[in-house]
Amino acid sequence: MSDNQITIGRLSNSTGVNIETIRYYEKIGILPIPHRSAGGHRLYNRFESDRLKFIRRCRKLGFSLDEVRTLLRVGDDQFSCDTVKKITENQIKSIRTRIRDLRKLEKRLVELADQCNTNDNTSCPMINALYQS
Amino acid sequence: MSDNQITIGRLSNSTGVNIETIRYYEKIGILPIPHRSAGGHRLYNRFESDRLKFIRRCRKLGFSLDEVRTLLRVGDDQFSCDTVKKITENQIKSIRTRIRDLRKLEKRLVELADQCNTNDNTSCPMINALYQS
DNA sequence: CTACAACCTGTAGTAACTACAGGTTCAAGA
DNA sequence: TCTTGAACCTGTAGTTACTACAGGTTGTAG
Repeated sequence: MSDNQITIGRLSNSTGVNIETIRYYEKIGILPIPHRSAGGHRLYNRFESDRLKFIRRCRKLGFSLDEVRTLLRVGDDQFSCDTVKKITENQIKSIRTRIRDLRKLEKRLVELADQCNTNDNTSCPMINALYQS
Repeated sequence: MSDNQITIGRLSNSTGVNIETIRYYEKIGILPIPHRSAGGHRLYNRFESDRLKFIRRCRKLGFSLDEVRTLLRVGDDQFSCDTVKKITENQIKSIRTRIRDLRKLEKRLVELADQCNTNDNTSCPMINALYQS
């Protein structure tokens, strides 16, 4: 209604974040408590919208909500830039580990799939391999 | 007590699977219901132990419990070898996608971390980048 | 026979949402 | 002004794959 105030539905549309997720973020205290209309509907302004987008970007980069919480405190100037760098470097490390692990998995699965010779025998060589390996 | 019957604790030790996890697998029907001692303690034999190890190997390869359930039905000769191959190939595909996504993340995070010049300014360039990107 | 380790059941918690049910408010058209 | 229905509200339960209790029972070694 008034300038720059949007409902949760519009916020959801403009950010691509589910309404339930927005309410969930508020509940766990990662999004600020918004103003309400006379009837009790949530009304958001630019600040909250930016924060929501920030959260989503972080989530897409693989940060946990707990890490996002810390990053937000940095944005609110409660922590130093150092903290951000540390969190990010940890994140990079864990991503590299995950990539390595996934590559190993891939290799093993390709090996296993190769043993599957697509016949309709009652015994499957891949299953047998898994039972023994 | 009798030959080859072991308690849940021993099964847990020999497989490295948590006692609670073993009971959980039974509850969701992925492990068969074991015999019980007179007093009601679970007693496992070789068959169940092998099945548990199989489940764990599959989990380590990134299969979901639902997929493991299907693989087990194959082991029990209810489905053909084809099914196994299909599940495995899907698994390989999804792993490759995950690897690609993680590589992108890694790249972006390294870029962001580079903007962090580790000074104690109140404004952090990485956070600013995240708020705008 | 007594300790006490190992087991039992059942419930609740974890992460990060999603999906209802059952009720209220808002806004546009008649 | 009234009505209708979309959009909103709260609160609870479900998802995946476990893990962690609490409070009680059984097994076994000394």
